Amino acid sequence: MGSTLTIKTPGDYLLRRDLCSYGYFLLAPNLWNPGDLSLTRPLDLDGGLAVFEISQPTNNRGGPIRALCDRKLSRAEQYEARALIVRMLNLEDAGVREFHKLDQRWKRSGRARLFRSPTFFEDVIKTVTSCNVTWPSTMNMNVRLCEVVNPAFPRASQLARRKPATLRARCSVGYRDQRIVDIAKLFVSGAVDPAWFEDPATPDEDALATLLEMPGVGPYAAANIMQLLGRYAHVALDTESLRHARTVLGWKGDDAPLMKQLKKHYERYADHRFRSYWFELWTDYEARKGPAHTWDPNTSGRTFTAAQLNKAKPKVTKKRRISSGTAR
DNA sequence: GGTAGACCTGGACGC
DNA sequence: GCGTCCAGGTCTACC
Repeated sequence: MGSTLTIKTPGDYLLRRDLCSYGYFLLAPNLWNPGDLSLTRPLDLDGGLAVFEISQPTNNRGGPIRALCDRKLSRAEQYEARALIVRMLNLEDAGVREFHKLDQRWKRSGRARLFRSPTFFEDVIKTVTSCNVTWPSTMNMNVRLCEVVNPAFPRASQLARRKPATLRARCSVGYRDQRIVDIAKLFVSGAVDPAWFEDPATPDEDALATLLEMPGVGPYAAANIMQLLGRYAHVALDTESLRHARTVLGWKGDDAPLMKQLKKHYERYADHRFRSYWFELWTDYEARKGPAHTWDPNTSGRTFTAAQLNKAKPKVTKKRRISSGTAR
């Protein structure tokens, strides 16, 4: 019989809303089960692989999280697993109230928290696999990294000793092969220190500048990793942002001026601008595909391609002029 | 500082 | 079923 962890949540926390808030919940080794509103997720603990089923049995805001494990955990492993799950679910997000004060559009729904990975390293690699590629390919890369290297997601030490050609051939990561290995080596050598990035005392600008020095990390990827660190003052602008500007905000013009306009547009949300931007996109996705907690990772969760999204544009009304994008 | 082209994969589309 | 086109962000070379 396995161990069961019970994790207290903040009074506003709602698993089906707050876990299904960012596309990474659809990426391996996460497996969202829309039927019973639970997440199956293997974790790489000190004592070995452990598979968890994470749910919120009360299905109400503020209800405790239950994490059923497929094996008995030592006390140290329980502590370790708890910390990883808290990070994934963003349970320690201290900015929710401030965000709702700044952007009251999301106060009623309670949207504020963004799902992320149990480790900073996984967030970085997932971001690299999402660059210059369509969403289904990102999904495939993550599935294969887990199949080939580690079912609970590759550790930095594992990727650092892989040959780039192996990752390319077996994980379909393409030209990202060398970059992924190089990033992993930076983590292993200590040149990249996750604790430094996670430390709130580290200035945003320092964190951003250091991210931009990583191979394969440009302006979009760096801004995205920043939000995964809980630093929401930068908007990760990409082609989805342009589509959002044109189809939802109703703007016109060439790419470059639209990008500048977007950047300026979200300045009003100050330290929470990514959240405001993202929930506009996410609301649009849900208008197209239904609530995110109903998405199946094998069917509807794979359909976030530009071609698909351009097919069925939601009506732009004066009242509700928000959103579009890929499921990142 | 700005721009063009290469880098890969897989979905969409035309035949 | 096959071939071709295209989307996607980063990096490098060049002006």
